[in-house]
Amino acid sequence: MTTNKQLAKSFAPKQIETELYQHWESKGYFSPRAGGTPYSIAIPPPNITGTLHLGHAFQQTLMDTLIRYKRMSGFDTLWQTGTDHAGISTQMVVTEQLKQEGVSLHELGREKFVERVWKWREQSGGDITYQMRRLGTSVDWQRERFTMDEGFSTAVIEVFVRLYEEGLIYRGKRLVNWDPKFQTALSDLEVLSEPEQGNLWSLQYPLATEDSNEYVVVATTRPETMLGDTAVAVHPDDSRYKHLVGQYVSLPLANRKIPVIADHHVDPEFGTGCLKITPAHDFDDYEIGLRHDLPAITVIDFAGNMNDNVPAEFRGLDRFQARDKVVSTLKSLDLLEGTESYEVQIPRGERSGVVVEPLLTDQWFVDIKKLATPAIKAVESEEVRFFPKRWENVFFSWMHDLKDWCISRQLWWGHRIPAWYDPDGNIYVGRNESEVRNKYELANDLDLTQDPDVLETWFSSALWTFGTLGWPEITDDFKRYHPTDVLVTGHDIIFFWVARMIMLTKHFTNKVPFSHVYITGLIRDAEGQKMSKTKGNGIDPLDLVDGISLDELVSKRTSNLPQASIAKRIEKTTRREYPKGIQAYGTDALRFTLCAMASPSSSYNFDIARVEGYHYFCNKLWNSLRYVETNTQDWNQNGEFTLSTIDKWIRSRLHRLVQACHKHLNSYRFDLYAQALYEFVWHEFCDWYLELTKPTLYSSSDHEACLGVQHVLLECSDAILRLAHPVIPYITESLWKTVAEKLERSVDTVMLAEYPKAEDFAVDTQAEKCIDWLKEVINTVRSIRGERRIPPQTEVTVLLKNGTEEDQQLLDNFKPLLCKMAKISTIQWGNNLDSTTYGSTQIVQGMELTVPFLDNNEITNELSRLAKESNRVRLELERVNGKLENPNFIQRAPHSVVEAQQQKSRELITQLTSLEQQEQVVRAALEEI
RNA sequence: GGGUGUUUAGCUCAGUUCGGGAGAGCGAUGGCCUUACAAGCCAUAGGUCGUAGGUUCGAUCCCUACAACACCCA
Repeated sequence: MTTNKQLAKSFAPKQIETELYQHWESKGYFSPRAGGTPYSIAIPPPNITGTLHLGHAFQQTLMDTLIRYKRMSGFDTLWQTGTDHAGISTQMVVTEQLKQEGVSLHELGREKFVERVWKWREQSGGDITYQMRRLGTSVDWQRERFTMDEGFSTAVIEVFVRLYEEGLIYRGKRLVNWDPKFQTALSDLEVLSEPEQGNLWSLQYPLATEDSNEYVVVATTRPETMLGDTAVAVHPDDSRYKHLVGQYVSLPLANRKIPVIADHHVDPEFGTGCLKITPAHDFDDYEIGLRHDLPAITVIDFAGNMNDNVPAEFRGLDRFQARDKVVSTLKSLDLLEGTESYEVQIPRGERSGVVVEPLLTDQWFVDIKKLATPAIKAVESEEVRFFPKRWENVFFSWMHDLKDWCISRQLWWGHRIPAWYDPDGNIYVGRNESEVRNKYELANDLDLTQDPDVLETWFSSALWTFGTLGWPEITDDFKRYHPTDVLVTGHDIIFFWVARMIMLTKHFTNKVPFSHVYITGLIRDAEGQKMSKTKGNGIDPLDLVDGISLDELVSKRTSNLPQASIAKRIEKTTRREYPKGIQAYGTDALRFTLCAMASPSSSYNFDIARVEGYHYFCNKLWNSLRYVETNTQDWNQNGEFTLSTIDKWIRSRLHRLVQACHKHLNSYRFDLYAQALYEFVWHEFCDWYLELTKPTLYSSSDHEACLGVQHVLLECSDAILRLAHPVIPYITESLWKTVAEKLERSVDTVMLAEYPKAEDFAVDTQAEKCIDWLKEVINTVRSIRGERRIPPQTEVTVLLKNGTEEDQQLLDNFKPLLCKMAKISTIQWGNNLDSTTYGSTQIVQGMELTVPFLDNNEITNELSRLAKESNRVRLELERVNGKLENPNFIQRAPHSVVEAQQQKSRELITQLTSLEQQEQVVRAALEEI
């Protein structure tokens, strides 16, 4: 005998969440469990310097929903978790910390610095995992990996060495995005271009021909780079300049002669149609330079200062000072033709915020084109499928226009490039120094120094799905869980991550990394703005879970801003948008919201009112279980029972719900899954079934019927909780315990209970028809009551005319329910009912349903209602008849459609006739008064 | 400049391989503390489905053009 723990009056998420999660984790429920078909997901590893934002919570909720669903469906599930070492961000954070302590990077030295980063990681790595635990993510913590871990690093080095041996990695001097603050190359992803206000200067370059006063005018937004110009280009078909091609101009300030060349890249419409070419400091110019074999003169150094290739007076100036000086000098020489204000796309380092400089440097590259073909094929053949499918196009468009991939970074934190140089600069690549010496048969006393650079973070994360499973060893885990089943991520990293994963995984394992890619949309704020730290409109998912006061929210959003000036604006909008701060809605409400948002759309505006709504939904669910709990106290598992029509009905509806859940989860329609649950729980189970059980449970003497209801109540509750568990794990777990106890379930947790199958619940179309009838009759009475403002406590009489035998049977069957649900005192049945009884009449299921007037005032109101109603019906009838009178429609439309319209027409005619009759009757009544 | 997506009720969004005249939640309004739930119950109102054409018996849905917004690439 168990003591009866009564459920609390309302749902209090905070109390249950932490406790339940700890229980699950300590019991090892998140780990794979040997049996069953493998199903695996590798989490996109969050960056260790960050905290999870709403987008992470979104993706993780969807992954968790899938994993929990599959786990309950008997799959052997592995959700691989871990974090990414995030080279540049981490180095930045730790460098900043050291700076606060007054220690410079170079004083400390590389080795000590790396030690320091590891130490920092140990301390701060917990933020993300804490957030994940609060969100209920059922990842296998025992297998948590970090991209810098020894095992994973082995995979990274292995991949580098093999690619090098295959000739797919090379070292070369190329133009790359250079961050002058961190002094490293950056990937395209780490560079953000935003329009900024700048100037477009027009410069005169005199022709170098003697005795000529002719000059060309070039337009530029970056005049300081003119010191590195090596040509002026015009369009080959541009008649204005044809005669100049092949001649030379004299480059002012630098006093060099540079050629005028013709290239199709030049847009004759832009500016004067003359383009200055600086191959060493512009990507387009670099390409042009290669085509025309131009020299590339670097004039800016790693720190962003002018170097020794420029005239003495410019040397050592920073880029922007040099710009001013170039402009003023040219002006004084009368070579500045004009200055106009101009909006320019300025590329800035994502982390540093400084303007990125294209620079020629020695870097390591992957010859990526050779890896692309199998990856493209994998998607074409649907070995990898995108959901929604349209994202394939984004993938293809990038894959068909690939540039070699710069993988080296001038940082200390990251996987160090396994390449060594001898004093002559020869390169030796191998897994470690001794392997290099053996492999290349180098003398033991030959001095070797390792390349100081590290690999970019995307290079290592591209190996995530197989590197975490023990590769390069072919482990049992690798064989069992790879390829993974689905990758859930945002569309912003299709190029940078998804595509590279497919390429490298395919190359090294001959398998794809995942069969499906589910691309989520982007969550924006309520106004449709992208959430970002600088806009101060981001939301910490835990603030929605635990709540936060307005003041705390403001201070959270306005601290650590790059520009203090925007703080005021952020404070203002925050105070307007969240006047009371954010309430504690609990994890389940947040998760349900995120799930319900996940339609195939590419962006969603976050509306906190939805979280509140789904929080109420959780409470509704909670209370429905309280009802079930209190009304099944005396339930006896072994008693004989009978099922009524309502019991059969809800089981039939449940059948359809189970079907829908499976369908939607398997097609990644999380929104429809959430909607189906919501609709069923609230509007079928609570609104109808629970209400319909009350007469039986409260006042029936039919013991077997009572037992039947109790049986179905428990059965439905059990099924609902299991169906909803993947999305709202906490509330379902705590409620399920009370149900499971009664049902004497052998498993300890709903997470490991079997996911319902549709065939567990019989479809009963007859019962569905009956309950539809019942609901319609009730709704009709309620509607009449509502319109006539009849107070809920007032019971009414109902007259039913023109019913069939079937209707009569249904009425006999459901009379008590009908009376209870619609507050009816008596129901009169028959076709010979007193026709002088005045009341409002509506047609329901072919019957005439009348609620007599309670007093004379109602009659006038009724007359106007009838007029309105018959007008509406008349209009609709006209529409339908218009269709039916069209011979083309009768001839060409499918029979079923024509029949449906004919049926509709008949119904409308009946309705209209009845309405007109009523109008007469009511009019007569009015005269009698 | 090229590409993709979006435009449906006051707000946030659905609208399901094939076209048969539109739904939900929130909000609003009116009435109710009815013994699971006022975080609730009952009812009501609201839309020229961005604009203009075309295909069709019939278009929110298919086609074309345009507009606004968003994102990606250059």
